[in-house]
Amino acid sequence: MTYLEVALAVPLDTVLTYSCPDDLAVVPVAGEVFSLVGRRVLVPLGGRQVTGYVVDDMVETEGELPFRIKPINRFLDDRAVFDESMVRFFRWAADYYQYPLGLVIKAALPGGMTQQSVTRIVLKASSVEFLERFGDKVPPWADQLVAKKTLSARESRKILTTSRWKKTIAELADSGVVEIANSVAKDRVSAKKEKCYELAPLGTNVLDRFENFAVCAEQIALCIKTTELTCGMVLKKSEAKTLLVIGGLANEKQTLRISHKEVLDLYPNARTRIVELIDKQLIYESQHRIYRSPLGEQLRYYPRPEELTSQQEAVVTEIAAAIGTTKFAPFLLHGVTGSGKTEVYLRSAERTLELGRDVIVLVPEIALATQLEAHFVSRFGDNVALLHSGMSSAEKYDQFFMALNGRAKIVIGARSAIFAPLTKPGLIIVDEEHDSSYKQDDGFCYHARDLAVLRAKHSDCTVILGSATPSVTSYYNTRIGKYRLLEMSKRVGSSSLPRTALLNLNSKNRIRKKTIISQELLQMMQDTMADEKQVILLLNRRGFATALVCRDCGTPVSCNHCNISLTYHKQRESMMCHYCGFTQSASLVCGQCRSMDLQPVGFGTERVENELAELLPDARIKRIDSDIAADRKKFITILSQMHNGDIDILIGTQMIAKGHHFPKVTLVGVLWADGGMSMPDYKAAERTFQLITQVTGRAGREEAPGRVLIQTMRPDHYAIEYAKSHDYEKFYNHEIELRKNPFFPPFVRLVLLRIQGRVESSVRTTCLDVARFCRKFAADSKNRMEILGPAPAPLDRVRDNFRWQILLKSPSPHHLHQLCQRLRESSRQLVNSQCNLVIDVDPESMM
DNA sequence: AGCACGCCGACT
DNA sequence: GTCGGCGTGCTC
Repeated sequence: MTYLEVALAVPLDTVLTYSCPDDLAVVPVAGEVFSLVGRRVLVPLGGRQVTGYVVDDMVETEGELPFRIKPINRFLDDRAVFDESMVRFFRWAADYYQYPLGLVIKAALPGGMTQQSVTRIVLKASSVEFLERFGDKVPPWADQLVAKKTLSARESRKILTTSRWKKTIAELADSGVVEIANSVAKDRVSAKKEKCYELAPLGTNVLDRFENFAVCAEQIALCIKTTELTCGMVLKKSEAKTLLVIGGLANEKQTLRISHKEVLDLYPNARTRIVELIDKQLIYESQHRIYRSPLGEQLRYYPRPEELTSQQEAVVTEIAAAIGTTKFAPFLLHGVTGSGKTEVYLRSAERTLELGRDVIVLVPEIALATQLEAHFVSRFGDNVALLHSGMSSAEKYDQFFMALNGRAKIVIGARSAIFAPLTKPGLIIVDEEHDSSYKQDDGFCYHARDLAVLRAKHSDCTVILGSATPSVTSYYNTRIGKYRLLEMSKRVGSSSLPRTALLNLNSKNRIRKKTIISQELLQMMQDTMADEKQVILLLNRRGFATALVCRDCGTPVSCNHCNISLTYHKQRESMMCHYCGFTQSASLVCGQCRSMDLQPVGFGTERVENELAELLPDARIKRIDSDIAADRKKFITILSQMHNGDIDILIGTQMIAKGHHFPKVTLVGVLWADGGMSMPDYKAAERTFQLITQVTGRAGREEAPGRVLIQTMRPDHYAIEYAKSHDYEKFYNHEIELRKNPFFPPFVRLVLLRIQGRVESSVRTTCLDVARFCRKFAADSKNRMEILGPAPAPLDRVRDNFRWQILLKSPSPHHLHQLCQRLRESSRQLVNSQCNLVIDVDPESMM
């Protein structure tokens, strides 16, 4: 008997042991010894069935067990979906981020692969008989049950967990009026198969005598004759024609398998003939897996440059040497925008593939394929698997399996691609390593960049963290010798860094009141357009206005579900919550005092667009923000219009600072540089510096010199000053001093404990209890630890959930880890059942 | 997470 | 006296 250690896709802190009946443990190749680790299984848990992942297998269990071992129900795939080396990685991640192992694995696999038993209420008796049972007190769900005979899984669950009806249903079930049906839903995604045909020996025999596969009467007659001679069969004309078509395709493509679709494209009536040919054993039918292509939009082709700059050369040499040693080697590649980091990545990847190892490339989360992806596809073609959020789950599933099967050697994707099932990674690249989208901030709160370094360590491979504006923590790691620093300070080609000017954004510099565009900026835009060049304007707020405020009582219109004011979207005539998506039509009445005098306050991209249209009526203006990006087609259109020079001014949020560069842009305007700095967040300055530097790098990347105008209300702020002078080093030195008083990362580690729930009082009391628990732990264990809070989160209500939080700070990650462990052990008693506790290790945002 | 079991307050 | 609330503990 084989026993399996199974991590379940439920929030359990331990793995459970199941037995594997011998008839299920079938070895795919006879005599081969193989492990069951990495197999997905369906197992019984309590009264239901859930998905689990085998993390260990053993022949015996140790001694008497205090529980009865149940057998697994079945395997969910015919092969493992991760290998043993990944188990170590998953275990580490689960431990570090204080998250159940099974849920870590669930997050690492493509979505839609978690099966669970579900119950449905099914009507068995006639509607009349059913309704008779209630008299005049018919339950609200009865109508639907009568109409559909079966209630949805969600609806059924709702009813079965409502005690009022639990008994009713039980009685109905006892008398056979309804049935409580249990079933396991299939995976939502599956492999796509294609029907294929290939010539059987008989068919080959016939067609070997052909050199010309033209489908004409003569050839068909010849085919019939040949078949009769070689096999003693008489074919119909249509059958002979089909055979010729298949033979022709096989000959033309030099492949054995011809897809059903290809045959029908050439000969629409072949369908029934094929069946006859199979009967006559002239051809075979087979199912062949195909992989759905994620390349929705055509990617541009980038040729391989012959020459590298001397800086690129030096960096590539150093990385290639590290790759050659097949040892863990972490690098931070600090290269200014336009210094050619992409080519460094590509050369490093080439080197890795030469050594027979695989490559993982992480990119920030953006809906579209980026230029980096296009470069990799240009260079490595079919070796590349793509995983980004704009793909359907079916596409992601196929790309995942391409990596697992070894068909793809390179995986490029956002955050979750760090779990790509490549068997022998030799290089991991994290592009724009400072980007905050690498951090997941709910559920499994992992940081993909940090896991990248860890996975590299586990697989003895090289890791490159690349950025023009490295995170303070990563740069610090080069200073203390944890990472090796590689610098590229010169741009490729003749382009130099843009000239940058600051503009104090006070009212006297604005053209008129209630506008955000200064006279200087307007003048520069006009000059740029006169030169037939393009302008990018950055404002990190979408919508028209940040709020509508009542002029009579001063109350802003706020979200019904969150404690935040609604953003006014003029174009859609609606008010929208940017945290929960709640939308209402633009109300013209103050909810507080019924006044009709509402005034838009604050600027969003939409308002800038409106204003510009007035100021520059002849300019071709477009806007890109997540409102637009939601419409993929529109987004692609705007990007290509920008490339073609059909747009003069592009206004956007930070998404225009990422991934794309436009050769004809010579002016970048940052409309409100300090906009993000009012946040109660120790990283606010760092983020501001990064954003300004990134968008500044968009100006003048080809031969035309670029100009940047930064409008700000805080022109003396160091983040803005150093972004202006393109001086990362100075920014870092300033910032790192500030992180010492009060202590913040990298000098201490942080853990954010967030308690959320619908009942404010229970959230508050739970949070107080948790804080008390933490303080007691710190005192008892004499651990060096600072506990800040409890306090309401900066956003204290989101989606009808009240949020309170506690911030733990300590120079010792070990002590924080211990506390989290204790917290999790006692969380049942500590945390009120109406609340939940989120442990965010190394939080990226305090919101 | 889901589910059962079990202990207390508001009704027949 | 029961019904039904949800706090507590377990799931191989």
